[in-house]
Amino acid sequence: MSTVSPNPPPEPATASAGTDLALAADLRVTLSRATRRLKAERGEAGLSDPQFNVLAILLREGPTSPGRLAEHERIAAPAMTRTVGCLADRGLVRKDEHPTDGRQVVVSLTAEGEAEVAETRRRRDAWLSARLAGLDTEDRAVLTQAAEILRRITAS
Amino acid sequence: MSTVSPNPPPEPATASAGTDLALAADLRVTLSRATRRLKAERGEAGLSDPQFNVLAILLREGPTSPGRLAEHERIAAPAMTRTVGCLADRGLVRKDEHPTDGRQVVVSLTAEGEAEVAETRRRRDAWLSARLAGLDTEDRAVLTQAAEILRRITAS
DNA sequence: TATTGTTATACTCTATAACTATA
DNA sequence: TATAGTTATAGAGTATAACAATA
Repeated sequence: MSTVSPNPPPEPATASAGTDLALAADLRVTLSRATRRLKAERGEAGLSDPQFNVLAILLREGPTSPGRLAEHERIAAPAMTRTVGCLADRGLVRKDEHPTDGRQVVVSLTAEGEAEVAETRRRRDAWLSARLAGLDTEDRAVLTQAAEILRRITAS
Repeated sequence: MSTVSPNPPPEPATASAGTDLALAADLRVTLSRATRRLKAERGEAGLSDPQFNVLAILLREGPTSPGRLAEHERIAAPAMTRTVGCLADRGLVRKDEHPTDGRQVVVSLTAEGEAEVAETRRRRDAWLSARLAGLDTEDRAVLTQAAEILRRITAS
């Protein structure tokens, strides 16, 4: 086990304040850099982040309306109208009438769209797992735990 | 609505072969989500990511040319011209003549620009450290090590 | 009247190509 | 000729406001 770098002696109760802030700054920079590098790995279509995100939502949650997509991404409806239009033009999504509500539009993934998501994820996972393969068991265990912790605090 | 078979959620990594790929997928999603949440915390000026990044580079590396900034951010020079122009209009950076090379422009942070970076970082660190404060010592140690590991593999 | 989606308009960020000024 | 920066033009993404169609 790599050493858990025992906390320096001082400051019993209030130590966490300064420590948290230093770790926060360190984590902030590191997470940002890692994410940026990861997103540089893209699929064939070379989709933008917003475009890819829409495909990913559709794959995860199934067909839905532009309004729901906009809400999910916390952007205004007209922006999603354009993004969905772009994806439809490229054949990555399909727009159909809602069966019962004439106002709504149902956006769904095409086979091409699904393949694009899979390809992009495959590349990103490949890049990351190639680097994880260079780590020892201990380090991988740390990252596994870290992912769980980050998931927890990000959910709040 | 008959959904298009949404993907099952990523399985938590277990200790066996093929773990790298599972951990990679898990980390990828987690890092992305954490970073997105962090960047939602912004300073007074409400700068965009590219704008803020320029200020951060200038603070870290000192005055430099638009060309260097563009290279650093891996964007084309004209895009940086506009971003720097925007920041100059808002008084966050200053553009001066290069002392010896008449072609070059020297971009540097103003006091306002420096304050904006500090304010944004303060908010992001505050958000993150507030969540770190809710963790036990062991979890914080894990994140400390994880930051070091991520920094190492991202540098490659 | 409320909801859903679109169109109209404007601003930012990005790119490539062409141009100016300097080295 | 090469380099640094800008301007011109175009496409994507974002926003707000106004509109059309439907519930």
